[in-house]
Formats: sequence, C-alpha cells, structure tokens
Amino acid sequence: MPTHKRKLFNNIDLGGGHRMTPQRQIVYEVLMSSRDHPTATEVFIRVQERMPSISLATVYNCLDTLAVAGIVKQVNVDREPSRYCGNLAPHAHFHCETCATVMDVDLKGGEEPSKLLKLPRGAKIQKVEVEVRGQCPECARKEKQKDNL
Amino acid sequence: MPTHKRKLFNNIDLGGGHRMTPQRQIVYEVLMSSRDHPTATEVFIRVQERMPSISLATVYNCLDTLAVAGIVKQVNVDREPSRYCGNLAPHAHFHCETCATVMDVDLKGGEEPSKLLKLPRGAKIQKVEVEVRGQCPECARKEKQKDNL
DNA sequence: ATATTATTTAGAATAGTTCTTGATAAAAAT
DNA sequence: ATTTTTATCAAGAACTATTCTAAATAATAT
Repeated sequence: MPTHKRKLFNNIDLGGGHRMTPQRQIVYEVLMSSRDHPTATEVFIRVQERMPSISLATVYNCLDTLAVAGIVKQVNVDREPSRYCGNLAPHAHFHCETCATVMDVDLKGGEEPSKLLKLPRGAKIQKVEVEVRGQCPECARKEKQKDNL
Repeated sequence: MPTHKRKLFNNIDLGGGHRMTPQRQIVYEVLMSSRDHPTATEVFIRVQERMPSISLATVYNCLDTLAVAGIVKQVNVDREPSRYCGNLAPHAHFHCETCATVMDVDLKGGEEPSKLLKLPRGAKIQKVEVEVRGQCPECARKEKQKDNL
C-alpha cells in the first residue's frame, strides 16, 4: 500500500544518541556529491538550494556531528577555514596556493600514514593528517608559460 | 678600541629588507630556548620577562617575519592557535589530546615527507606538514592505570 | 641634515566558529 | 495516549586568534 504520510528521514543512529535528521541527511548527501572539499559556508550554500530554511549554525552542527560519528572528515590546512571530505580512505591533501583548490593525494604504498612515523613507544594515535601546500600541476604550468614570454 | 655606545642588536638582514631588531632577536631567542612549541601568546609572556614594553601585536609580527625568513616554523594542528618551532629539520608533530603538549616526531628513514606521497606530476611543493593527534605514552599509561583499578 | 623606509604599539576590526536561548520535534516512560 | 525526557534547530550574540590601522619612533639611504 502507498504510504501517503511517509517519514522523510530514516531513523539511523549516529552514535551517542544522535539521529539522522533531514538536515544531517542533506548535509551528508551534499558533501558526498562534492569532490572539492567545501568549507562549512560552501556546504551551507549548496544545502540551501534544497532546504532554504536551514541555518549556517545547523550546517556547522551537522558537519560536526557527522565528523564525530566518523562518516565524514574535517580537513584543516594551516588556519584556513575547515573543509569537509567524504573520502574516508587514508590520504593526504594538496592545497594549491594559486587556485586555492584542495585535492586528495594518495600515500605511497597505500599505507596507513602512521606507519611513516617513528612514534614514541606507547603512544595512542587517533588520527594522522598529511597536508601539502604548493602549486598544482595546472597552475605551475601556467606560471611557467608566463615566465617564458 | 672599546665601543662605549655599542648597538644592542646586530644588523642582520632577514631578507626583503627586514632587519634583526631587538624585539625580533628576543622573540627568536625565546623560541630557540623553548622546546614546547609555544603559541604566540605564550611567546609573548616569555618575552615580556625580558622586554616588558613589547606588545602582543609585535610578537605576532616578529614570529611572522621570522617564519617568512625561514628561520622558524609555524605549526598548526587542526584550527588550534598556531604554535612556533625552531627545529628546521623535517619532522612531524604529535599533539597529545590529554595533556595538550606538542612534541616533535621523526619520520621513518629521516626522509623528506614529500617522498611519502604520490604527488601529481608537475606539482610544486612548498611545504608538507604531518600532524598526529592522540595520547602521548605518559598519558596513555596513566589512563590505563586508572582503568585497572 | 633630510628623506625614505621599516618597525613598534595600542586598539579597532575581522572572520570563522561556538555558544545561548527559546521553540520544536522525536523518543521513551508512564 | 499523555507526559516526560532528550535531541534538534534557528537566530543572533559572543568568543578568540589573528590581522589591520594609524600614529609615533627609529634606522637607513640620500
């Protein structure tokens, strides 16, 4: 039989008694369909297209909840605005200083980043972040062209 | 002949026409004698002991100038206040979430961190930062002891 | 000496993020 | 089913690390 008053969200538990609400669902979907590591404000703008009533504070709350639940990652490069990432596989982030994009970079051997370090005996690792700043191939090429004129 | 009116600072050029001023000298000395990766405010407090008239803005300026000159490093872990480090050798930073200290960690093989990455062909690297969050051995031990009671 | 440039300082301004509050809604308990 | 509890949302205020502004000072170049 057709459900004429279906609930719009599923009752997924995110841990710690957190629910998968419509707002969290849309924030999550927007992030998973983004490849550019958007900031909270950028996520906010994209979510607004589908849910105009949502507030920026809620987007911050949702992103934080999803990150604590471990289904998205918060990415920080220097002290720039935090960016968010749906790629849970271990990887590094390359930040182009010219075009300001952030892209995923794989680690050699596909290894756990913690294996790259001489960690003190007994240390407990929660997360390892590898960040690269520089110029992406495209911007480096453009600059070289300009210099050769 | 003895100089009876000696200048208190040397006229070192930091590049880009920047001078080694008394403030910058003291900020630099304080940082080099610190092993705990102090924040700008912590540097400010330590510098004040030797130069009470210095302002926090100047400490920020000095740290920035020294970092641009390449003789100190700015260290960021997540979006916490920036910390500063006089160790110019390539290394990672371990941040203990329990006691909030930041310590240096060597990379395996003493390698350049950029060699650990599958960087896209043509990318230009400016810097690579490796940050670890977790619990230092001491705090991990203490917590284990507590659990065993 | 004078002009130029860099530096310092105090405080104002900025920006990303978090917090507060009251309202709403879902879940649990009765 | 009603009540109670707990979680969530929204708007805006508050917070905080940092940067900016403007005026004064000091060092270098002319």
